[in-house]
Amino acid sequence: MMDREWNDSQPIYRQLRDRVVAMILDGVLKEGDPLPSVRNVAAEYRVNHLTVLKGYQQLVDEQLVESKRGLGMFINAGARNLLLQGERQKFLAEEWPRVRATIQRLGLKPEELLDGGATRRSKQAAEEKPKP
Amino acid sequence: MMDREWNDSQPIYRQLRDRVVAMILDGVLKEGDPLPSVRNVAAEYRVNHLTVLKGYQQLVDEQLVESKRGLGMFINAGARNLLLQGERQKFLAEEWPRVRATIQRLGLKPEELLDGGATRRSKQAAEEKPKP
DNA sequence: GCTAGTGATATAGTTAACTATAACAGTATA
DNA sequence: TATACTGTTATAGTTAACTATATCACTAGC
Repeated sequence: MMDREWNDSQPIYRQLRDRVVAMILDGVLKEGDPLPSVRNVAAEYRVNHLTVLKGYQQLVDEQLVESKRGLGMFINAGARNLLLQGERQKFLAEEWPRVRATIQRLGLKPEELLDGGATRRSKQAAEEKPKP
Repeated sequence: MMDREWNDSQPIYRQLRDRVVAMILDGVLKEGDPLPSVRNVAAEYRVNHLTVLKGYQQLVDEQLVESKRGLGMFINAGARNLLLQGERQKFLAEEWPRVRATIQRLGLKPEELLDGGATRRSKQAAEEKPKP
């Protein structure tokens, strides 16, 4: 229904892939479950079905999902554990270092961000002393 | 020298913009300083100079940088404070919620993320219980 | 067999990102 | 003036992402 679904910082098909990954990790989609049909998703988010298919094919390539023509696409056995390993490694190696650097650069306190609510207002002044 | 400089998750010109922003925040580039010339950067990273220019133009549009034809591009007064405000807001509103959700989803512990190097090996078992 | 639901493939067009190459325009300095 | 730096504009081509439309292929249920 909403169309502010998409982030301009990443292609839609990858965001679709990430959305399904999140659902698997959150236990919303369990092993053996069918994932929302290509055509349904395409209609719901008003996106071309080829774009959805492309996102889903990524999951097939990652062995997370199996496609059964005429039936649908289904979560593979072991998908969640596979993800917990792979995504952790990817996150720690590729994303977190960058994010962590940004946090330090902005003078934000990691502890504040990690504990409690993410919405807490940072009342820090915007005046900081440069590094050297 | 290295050509593994670029992340496929974001266009080069935006990564170039972010790189300069980081240098300003880190105090490597101070107000009044010239930033590395379009052509130099293009040559060093083996990228088209138009791509570099596009990244730099973003900074001009953000009032962070001023262009002087024949001389170079220079960091504006107040650039750093402007950034500390704007980038904090952007980060907290757009990036952090997504990252935070990922962290929880992967069952990563704040201590793991904060201590020492981000490269520490996560020895957690890949077995977790789903949400519901 | 028919219908309605699945995924898959084919064709073609638009746009944004990036590229190569060339030329233009301003400034500093020898 | 000549040279060597700056940024800027113009032209044109490639690729990836996304789109629209249509068609094929398979499965389940009536």
